[in-house]
Amino acid sequence: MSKKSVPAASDTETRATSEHAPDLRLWLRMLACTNLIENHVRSRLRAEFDITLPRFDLMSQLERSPQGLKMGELSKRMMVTGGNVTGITDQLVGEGLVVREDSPKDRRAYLVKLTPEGRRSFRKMADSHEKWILELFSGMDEGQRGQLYGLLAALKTSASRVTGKK
Amino acid sequence: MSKKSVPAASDTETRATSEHAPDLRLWLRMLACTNLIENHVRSRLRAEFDITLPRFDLMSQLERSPQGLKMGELSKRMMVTGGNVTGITDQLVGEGLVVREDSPKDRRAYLVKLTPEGRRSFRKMADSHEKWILELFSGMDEGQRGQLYGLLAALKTSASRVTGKK
DNA sequence: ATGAAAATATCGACGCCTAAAATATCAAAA
DNA sequence: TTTTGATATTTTAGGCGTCGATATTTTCAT
Repeated sequence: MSKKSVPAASDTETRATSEHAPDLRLWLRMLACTNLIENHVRSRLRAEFDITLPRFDLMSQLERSPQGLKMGELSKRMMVTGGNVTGITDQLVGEGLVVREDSPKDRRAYLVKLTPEGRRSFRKMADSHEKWILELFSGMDEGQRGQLYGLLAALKTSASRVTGKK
Repeated sequence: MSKKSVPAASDTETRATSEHAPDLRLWLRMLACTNLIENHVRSRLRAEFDITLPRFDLMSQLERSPQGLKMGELSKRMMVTGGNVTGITDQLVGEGLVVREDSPKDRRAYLVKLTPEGRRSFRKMADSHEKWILELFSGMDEGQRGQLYGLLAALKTSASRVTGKK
């Protein structure tokens, strides 16, 4: 059993690398997957519809809430800051895809809604978008995808306990 | 059994929402998890070490490659564009945490390396960083984490086939 | 050797994103 | 009421990120 001959990590120079905790590797892998997919989607949205991912994302939130959403709601759902939502909304308003309506209940707030053109435009893009996602996940079988879905629920719960955010 | 009174989705106005393909939901959940964790790490890095996530990330790549990395290598590993790496590197050079050395093999290229101070600084941050990740994943048991790790490998393979990127 | 094509990095313009401060409104207590 | 504190949004300053263009160097087929 010849052990003992391992480098022995000289006092000063210190061992090399890849002694990462498994959790760290797990996180880095997850991040890599997400970036891979996100970058792909971003570039296809740009190439085929000349739109940015954040704008698409905002429209997507609105499509699910036809009654309109307040800026703060959008901010929460998109997981970005309020100031950021202001900018993205400005752009979409300029393109006629979205409107800011005064909230009847609260004069501080707006209700942001898709315009008819915004709705039309979004539906066309959403079809393609969904196909791209399908394609990206198509190398996993049904069972794997189901498992992954469940594990991510567990991760969300675990992380939320730490971050405080629901 | 009074059914029948459900909205019945009039011809034009069109049904509501949540008729998303399971894969789309899976992707959105994954994205939510990643954003949750990434935002948390970003804000702790800022609060406790006054550094940005991209700078930390770049330093982390260099720490694993003591021989130095070319700008293009950094770009690939960080999954961002070359122009972006130029900017982040400039900042780190300005802070004395990193140096650009001329590549002996190729006069177009640099070898970016951590300075001794950069190395010191990174090690301190990396310890905390790893603890944060551990904590965020701590609500999952060993088996779950292992499963997730495996499934992400499958996803990476699946997505890579589409994106072309290795 | 030469000239075309590919690789390496930077730059400029623009949009996303954050944190912190400013503005305006609301709600509730003094 | 008027103050106080919380909520909703915008603004500002600065860093990150993309794309496309440029300059330099290398590579490789002629």
